[in-house]
Amino acid sequence: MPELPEVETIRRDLEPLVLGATIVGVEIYWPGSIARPSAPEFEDLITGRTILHLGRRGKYLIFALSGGWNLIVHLAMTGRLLLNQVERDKHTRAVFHLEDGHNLLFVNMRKFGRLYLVKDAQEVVGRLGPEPLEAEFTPQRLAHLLANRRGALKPLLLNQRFLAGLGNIYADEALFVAGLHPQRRADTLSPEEVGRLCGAIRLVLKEGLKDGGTTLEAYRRPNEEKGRHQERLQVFQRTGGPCPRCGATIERIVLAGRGTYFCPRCQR
DNA sequence: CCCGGAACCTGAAGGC
DNA sequence: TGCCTTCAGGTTCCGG
Repeated sequence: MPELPEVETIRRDLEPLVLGATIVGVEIYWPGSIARPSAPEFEDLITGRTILHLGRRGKYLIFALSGGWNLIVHLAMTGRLLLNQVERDKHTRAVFHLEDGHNLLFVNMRKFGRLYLVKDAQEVVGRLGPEPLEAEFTPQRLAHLLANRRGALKPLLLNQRFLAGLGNIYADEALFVAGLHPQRRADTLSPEEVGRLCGAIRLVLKEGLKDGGTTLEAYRRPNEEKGRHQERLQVFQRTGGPCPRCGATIERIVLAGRGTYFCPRCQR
């Protein structure tokens, strides 16, 4: 799914196009997409509201609406937000009609994505860890987060309460750039290694963002364009290929149920 | 609290 | 062709 760079790309694409637009109606084709309130209440409450701001926290998009409401969208693995002249297909779960005639489609093949309509956004995003691209995310902060964590690094990087925005792709890429083994016990990093990890996380997210995200399959920008970062991935889904740094063969293991790619020579 | 595994879904790809 | 298994970018819940 969209991880931080993909969600932020969507936010940047969408923001200038939907700011100030009023939602004049919504059609819900899969009510299970609505996390809260109930689908009928959702329809009722959102109709007539104007989009005042589009923000992001971790992998969540936050549409601030008039009247103090927030529409919060999580795309999960296969979610898309598409704008304009896009035909509804069998995976379209909801359509928002905007006053200017544009349609915003929520498309989600596997039905894991969710829409929330809440007054207080913190109800949904309040328990997330720090934003890795904000200035608050420093080696000191990361060292503090890692202290007393006895589990492996990789699953911890995927824990959104630990750090917001990393998913399977960028977690593996960050560990590769940092030269750290995904199974390395989190509380054993030296200060120098913590510094490398901090820099690596920020670097891979910025590079992904620069490329408009990574499209392996489902991810699309609001105009259906693909991302370009898949061409620059160093280890993710490159099993059997050469490590770009040392030439050793990239390996795949399963950690906490997730496919995990790394260079056995560079990552210790 | 911390951690790993199962569950939630649909579809594509590969083996037989 | 058809059936079966495996895998997929996420999150939450449950049990140890």
